[in-house]
Amino acid sequence: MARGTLNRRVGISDVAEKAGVSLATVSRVMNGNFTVAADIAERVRAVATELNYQPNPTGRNLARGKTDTIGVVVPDLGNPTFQTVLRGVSRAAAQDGYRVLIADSSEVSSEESILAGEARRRCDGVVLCAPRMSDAELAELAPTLHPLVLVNRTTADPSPSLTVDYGRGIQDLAAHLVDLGHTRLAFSAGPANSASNALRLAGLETFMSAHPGVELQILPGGSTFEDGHASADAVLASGATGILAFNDLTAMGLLSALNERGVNVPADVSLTGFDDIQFAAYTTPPLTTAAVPSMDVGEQAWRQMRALLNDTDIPDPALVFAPHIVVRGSTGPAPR
Amino acid sequence: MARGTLNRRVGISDVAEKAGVSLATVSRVMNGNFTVAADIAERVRAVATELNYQPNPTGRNLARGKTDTIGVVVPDLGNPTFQTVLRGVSRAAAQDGYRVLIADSSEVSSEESILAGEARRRCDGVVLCAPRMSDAELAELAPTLHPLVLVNRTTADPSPSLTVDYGRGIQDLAAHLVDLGHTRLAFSAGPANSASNALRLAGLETFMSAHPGVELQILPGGSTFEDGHASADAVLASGATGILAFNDLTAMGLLSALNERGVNVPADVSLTGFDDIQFAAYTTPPLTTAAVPSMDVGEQAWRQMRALLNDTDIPDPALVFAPHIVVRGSTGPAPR
DNA sequence: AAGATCTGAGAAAGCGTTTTCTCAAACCGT
DNA sequence: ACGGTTTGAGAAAACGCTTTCTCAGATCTT
Repeated sequence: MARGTLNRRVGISDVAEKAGVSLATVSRVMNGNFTVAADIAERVRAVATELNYQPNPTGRNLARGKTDTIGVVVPDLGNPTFQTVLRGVSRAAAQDGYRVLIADSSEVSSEESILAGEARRRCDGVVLCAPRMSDAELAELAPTLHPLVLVNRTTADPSPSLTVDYGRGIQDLAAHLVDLGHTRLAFSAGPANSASNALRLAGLETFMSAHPGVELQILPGGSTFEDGHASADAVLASGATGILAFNDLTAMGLLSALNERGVNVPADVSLTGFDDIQFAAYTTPPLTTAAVPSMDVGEQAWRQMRALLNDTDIPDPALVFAPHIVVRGSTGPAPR
Repeated sequence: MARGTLNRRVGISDVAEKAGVSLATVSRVMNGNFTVAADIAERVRAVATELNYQPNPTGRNLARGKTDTIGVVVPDLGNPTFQTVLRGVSRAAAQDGYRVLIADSSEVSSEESILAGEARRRCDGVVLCAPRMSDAELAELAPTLHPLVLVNRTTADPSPSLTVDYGRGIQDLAAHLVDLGHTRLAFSAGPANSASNALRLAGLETFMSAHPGVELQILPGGSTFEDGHASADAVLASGATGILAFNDLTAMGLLSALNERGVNVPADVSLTGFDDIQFAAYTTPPLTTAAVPSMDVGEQAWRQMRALLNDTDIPDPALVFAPHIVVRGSTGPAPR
């Protein structure tokens, strides 16, 4: 009884009836259409608030052919970088009355396409962060996802993209180490299929050709704290004194492993991270890293998406963000 | 031209027409309704894949009166704890084919009600994390949000809730410090309007009445890294040797400020955090803290929500998670 | 003051599905 | 072979809005 009585949400027709107008008029009033006489509009509004009428979004969505929602697909909600991007997108989108549907592919890249497609169908557009997806798959997927904004990826598809110049960043970090006198460097690499890792490797390659006196070893690594921790022995075995970690997470893992082994950072070896996640400033020693403005990336991703949705001109369809290095305590002069 | 030609997505009627059947039959096939003859079903399926037909979710949502989406409202997407809860919810929900819409109230608690209501309208249910909302507001809001699952809050509303026994956790931490010989404790408190802070305070109160010989000062604090950092002077001025920080973030901020001041942790003062966020294990010294299984909280929140949605029995409508303390290097014997 | 132009609001046609009705054809028992 | 069940699929009615179409009445024209 209680159930049947309370329920059945108040709909537009209830308002129309009670206000003595047609559905169309209620709709017009609710949508701020000014072709309704002021007094009628007022009456409708009064009834609407009295009945606490809230338009059913699903109905609206269907009628308007849009959902005021965008999908954000991330490889891992546990990754601080994507968390920050997501946060940036979410806040910026919220400013414009849009909501965000998240799709966490759990690093299972085979899921990414499916998730992205599903998100696209449910939403007005998709912001895609798919660092592990192959170029081929991305090329095939992208055209089916419009409106689409790519984060840290580019492809032949004309969708706007936001990218970080990882190559530049890693070079700056390497230069910083070399400036400190390090001549034996090691890069604890990221996952093999990571697009941003490829960018770093390319950057290092150009760096090395410009610095013949410097030696660089590429060591297998990963992207997580644990990967960094596990790479400690290989890093030490390399004999390098300047260590470039794939990102802050691996740098932190490595740092902790080095601490455990009694290796002093930065006295014995210097260590750099990448991303400048929130916690990088609070390790001991604090991490020298290349700061990626992930929040901005997220925010701009929304800007681009908004332009796409309104089909306004996209000022710059390929925004690239330059990381800037922040020097903290984890790097110091090379030991003699 | 190109535009007009490509677009207009393939709908159920295209499939119906091409397969020579009615819309209803296509719908039945797509939904696995077995009242369709095998050969027809096969033909429909073939046409569907040929045309790459994917049902429009908005249409389905309207017809079915559900969206297969739940909303998660969090106070701040930048907060590691909520990130983890969100992740837990998202993954668990994804397993069951549900998606997650996020609503970040940006710590503006006046927005929370509105966001939550909006999320509820767009989704089939809401998981609400609203640590700062007043009890009164929550009591008023909760009944309008069903199906609702509350995280770290309870109210008269019969919605299931997942709570963490912060009172127990802080007592365990305090006991740990006392066991180490600390008799002068300080609690760097959380935000005044934080529900979980109140729980901690209550826990401390019962702890104190059971430990007459121990002295405890309550210091104003906050919930962020910066708050912790800023509280350093007050903490030192208190003369306490055992410091209970509101959470890991403030503990980390405090730790870093203590380092800056040359105060040795744990030789000079012992410090505890709360939550056991991912990074707590990697500070120097690593943080002694009370581990909150946030991922589980998220996962169980989904379980409860699922039960609500299927209106299955809710085994236990008020799950309380006991934090377990993990002792690391930030706590040690009281200095003599 | 008669025709032309505006205005404002109702009627009705979508939006893309699902699901209830309906009903012909196939099947059953006797 | 004939009424009584099943079965299977189409027609049509939701679902809750927005928006186009329409058209009566009010407002201008000259």
